[in-house]
Amino acid sequence: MSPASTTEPDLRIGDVARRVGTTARTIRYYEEIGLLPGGAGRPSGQHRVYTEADVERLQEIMRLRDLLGVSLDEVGRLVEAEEARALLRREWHEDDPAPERRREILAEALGHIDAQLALVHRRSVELEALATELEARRSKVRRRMKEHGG
Amino acid sequence: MSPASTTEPDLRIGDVARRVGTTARTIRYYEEIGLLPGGAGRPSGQHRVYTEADVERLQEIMRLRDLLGVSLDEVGRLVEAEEARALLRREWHEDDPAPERRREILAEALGHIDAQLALVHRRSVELEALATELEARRSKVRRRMKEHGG
DNA sequence: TTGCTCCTCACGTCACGTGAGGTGGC
DNA sequence: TTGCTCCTCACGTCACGTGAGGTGGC
Repeated sequence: MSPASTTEPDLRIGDVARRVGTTARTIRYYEEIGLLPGGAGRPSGQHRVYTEADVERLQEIMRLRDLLGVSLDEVGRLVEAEEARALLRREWHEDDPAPERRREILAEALGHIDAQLALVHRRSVELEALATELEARRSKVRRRMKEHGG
Repeated sequence: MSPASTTEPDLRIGDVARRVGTTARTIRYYEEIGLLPGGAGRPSGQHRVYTEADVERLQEIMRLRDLLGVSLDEVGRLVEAEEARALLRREWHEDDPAPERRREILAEALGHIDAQLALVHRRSVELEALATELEARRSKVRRRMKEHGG
């Protein structure tokens, strides 16, 4: 609620891990394989520092990993596509591109989003089917409990 | 549609793998860790044979693995709980258990089902949230495409 | 100064992938 | 008899877990 202060406090790896529900080891591993920035300028042995933006990126990575069930390599491609879209938005606003280029940008963005949505919808349908089955079984058991004086 | 013939044709590991969308290696691995029966009576080097029941069990294993995102150890516990329920159903019908025992059986079954449903519902909510976000982004892009003569 | 968290190897584990080399059924 | 699928090691890989031993900031 307070206005953003001029300097954000830096976070340490343990803080980040606790906040997103993972381990320091996982964060270091994601840095190692290039999923997280990793601060190229950090001397070996020095402590890692993170910002709120890093926390959000990590949360997005973990969400895609858990919900879509894809490899970290694929997750990397998905978040890179996200950042490509962000870059394109900037190009859109700052460079005032030609109409043809505008259509290109939009078509590419739409392609990325549709591909992700296809993944999400397929899983969603499967999950709902499983939920329906389980609920039917539960109803059956409950009916029996009433019959037999639960 | 034809009546079940007296002898079902046995399936080989490649047939099973193709039908459920996995590999022979995975099936052998599941046998190794005890997720699939494995035919204790099979001499080493002999071909493995499977039935339709095995195909269904494997499909259920893969469904739980993919949709719930749990370890194979946990998947094993879930399918064992399923089989325990099947056994209890038999006890129910054949042994005509005492009312107290009946309540025990039902309470245990309900616990297992509720635990699975909790997992399924949490994932379902998260997936829906992701779907909603993606759909909002898609709408935004589509609106722009119309504005700029897509 | 004392804990606590952080650091870097480095080996272990889970869930398979991937050949190497060989045997058995349409 | 010729392919094709199957078999058993066994090493490789991905995504981390888990100490071992040491250094740095409230």
